[in-house]
Amino acid sequence: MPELPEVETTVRGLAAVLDGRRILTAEARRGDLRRPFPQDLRQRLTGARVTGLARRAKYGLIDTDRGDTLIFHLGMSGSWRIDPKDIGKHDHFVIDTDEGRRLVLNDPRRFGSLDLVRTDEIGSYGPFVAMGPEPLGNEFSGPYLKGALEGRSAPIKSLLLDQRIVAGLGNIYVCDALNLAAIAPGRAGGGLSRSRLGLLADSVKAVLAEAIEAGGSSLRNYARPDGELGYFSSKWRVYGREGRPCPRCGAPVRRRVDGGRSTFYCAKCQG
DNA sequence: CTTGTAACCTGTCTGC
DNA sequence: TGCAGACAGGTTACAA
Repeated sequence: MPELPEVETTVRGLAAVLDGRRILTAEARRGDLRRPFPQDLRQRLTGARVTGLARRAKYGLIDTDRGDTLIFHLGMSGSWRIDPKDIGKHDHFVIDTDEGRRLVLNDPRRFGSLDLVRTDEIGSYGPFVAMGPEPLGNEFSGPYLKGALEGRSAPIKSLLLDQRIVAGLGNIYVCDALNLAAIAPGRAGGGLSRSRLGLLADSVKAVLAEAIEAGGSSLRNYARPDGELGYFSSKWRVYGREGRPCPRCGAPVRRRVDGGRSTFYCAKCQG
């Protein structure tokens, strides 16, 4: 379930094993995921030392001492595993380190991606070009949202999912943030008041921070016992909780499908 | 430009 | 037990 908190937890887990290590081998077990892998992936990674890891929106970034950055996206079903017992058919990329640790990228649905770009050209990496601010950063705020949503008639839910407006939110945390802020998912973004948008920005930050905290505190080295990174049990407010009580008012949580995507909300306090 | 829909691909779960 | 159908966290191309 990779949204921003899951990617953050994954990156921290990878860092524990990879940061400062030399890559002995980097093997792609197929030629592509959503996009083709770089053809010189193995050559550019073999023997390189990892100098740092970071996250941008839902992308993980792995810098090397050769001036390259390996950029991964987990799509809908991707995950990294540490030292798995064996390699399965959905294990697409394998890194072995100089400490004898093995990292494996698994992605059954193959909606993920793996790219390698020059670190000093990271800003021109396609997906990053038009990307909006980080939701946990200072730039993302009520006033920012007011400006970004000016004149927009689309539902606030779909605007929050637009990575050009704010980068890193997905279906789960958008549903939860709208519930915490008591805003109806279908409200036109441009029609929300300054104070509502301030509350919304704070709510987005709160649900993300809480999920990252849950990911960090519930897992040793951010990995499950089987070595899978980034997947943890977080207590979602409304997502996946149809029929259960709304945490604000106790009314049953409802599910609605728009555009083939589930929206969970409380009809009473998000009316 | 904005908005909404379909498609990408595989696995899992539910109900008959 | 088998099988059809619904559903899944993201992104992007395309139509209107």
